[in-house]
Amino acid sequence: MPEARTSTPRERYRTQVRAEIKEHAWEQIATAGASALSLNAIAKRMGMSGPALYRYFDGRDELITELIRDAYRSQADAFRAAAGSGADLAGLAHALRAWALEDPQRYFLIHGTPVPGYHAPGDITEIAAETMTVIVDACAALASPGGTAGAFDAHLEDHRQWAGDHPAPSPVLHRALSFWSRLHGVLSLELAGQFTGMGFDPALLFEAELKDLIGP
Amino acid sequence: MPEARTSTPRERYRTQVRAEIKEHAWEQIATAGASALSLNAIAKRMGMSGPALYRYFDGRDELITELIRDAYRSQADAFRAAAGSGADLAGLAHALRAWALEDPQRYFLIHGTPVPGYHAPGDITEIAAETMTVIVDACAALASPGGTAGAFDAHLEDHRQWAGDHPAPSPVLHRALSFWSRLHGVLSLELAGQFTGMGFDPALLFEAELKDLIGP
DNA sequence: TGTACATCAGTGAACGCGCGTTCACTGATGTAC
DNA sequence: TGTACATCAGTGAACGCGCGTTCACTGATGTAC
Repeated sequence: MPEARTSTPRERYRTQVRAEIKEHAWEQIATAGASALSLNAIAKRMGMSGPALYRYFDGRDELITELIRDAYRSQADAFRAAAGSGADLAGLAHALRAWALEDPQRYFLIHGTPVPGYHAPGDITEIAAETMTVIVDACAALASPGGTAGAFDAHLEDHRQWAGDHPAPSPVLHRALSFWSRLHGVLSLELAGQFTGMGFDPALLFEAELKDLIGP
Repeated sequence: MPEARTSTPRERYRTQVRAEIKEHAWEQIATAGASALSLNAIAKRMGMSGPALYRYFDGRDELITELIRDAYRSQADAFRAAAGSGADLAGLAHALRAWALEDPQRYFLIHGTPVPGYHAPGDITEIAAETMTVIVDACAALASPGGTAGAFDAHLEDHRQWAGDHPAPSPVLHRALSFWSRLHGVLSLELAGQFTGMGFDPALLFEAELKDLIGP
């Protein structure tokens, strides 16, 4: 008898079913949006009765929170993986776009229309902050932006705690915020299909934004 | 007896009640998001029974579509008003931000997470296109961007129908798309409260993005 | 001006639906001796 | 290895709820003569 078994068969089964529930949840979100997510519908698709899911999640809210957590984790992993294999800012940007296109509704779940009144648990905020740190690091590795330091750079000098007291000078933090907000702008419009009727290739606009952002 | 009365008392009453219904709908959207919009809840708040609303709207879907239409119209009006009083690109940007801050959920209703499967009626798309034209016009009035014309400009040369065959050269169209996507990026993040925990002033980031966008 | 009729706003009851969630239960799986 | 017990996954019935929507109706407002 092994003394400290890390996982009993029952535990393994539990985590597997939990994962299966989440998968069906993502499917449902992709199909009808997050607001239409329903425990009963998931159960039905899995061939189970509704109440069975309560063995695995406290309720709908816990499931959604868990999905949000997973989405943030997945994004952070994508960034870390890119950065870990030596990607520069452009590499991070492409990793982000690839990750977003993988599942647009997952992107919107964490970066889209906020549900008024919802506040993410603290650990989720931490994961998001980690992601930001990867970006700041990549910005710091870049040649520091030339040009005149504007009013916002001075303002950021006094508001740098969000970057986890990163030692980078404030123009670097500025660039990180710009990076994120610009890519989010072009990406979220693409994912929302706002360019669909316009005819041009969104990938090229993304590339143009990226090029302009990284600079001369 | 006036021959062609443009509006009978009953018609006036009808349009007034319709407007009142919409107002309550916006309130509800601001409070709980668009997906939680409910005819019965609106009726209750107005002191009416649920079915009464069917005198004014065919159903929930028609009401939502109408709200979307109104949102687009309101945005177009804000842009036109700014352009009409001689605003340049920066003026348009500030008009956009002011309009968005007026009612963040209204902004998200038309620029936020799309509902999979929903397609706006044609007249709505037209209003959106009008808005884009105002932006392109303002971009055309600006000194044409220096620098090298990138791959995207060349691509746009072949995909300019979305701008209503605007005579502006493709770098101008490019700038219009950039304008919209950059401002949407920074604005949507601000409205979603993503900067709230970060401490800095989103208005200054918006200003910095705008300055960088309009150029040297 | 007064009466007869048509229009239309709004009601209340009712429909079926799907939701989240609880509860007492059955039956299978795993554990202890 | 076999038996007794505990654990736990899953079921089915039931709860109350709010939803969109329909329908036949009442009563007020406006119109025609």
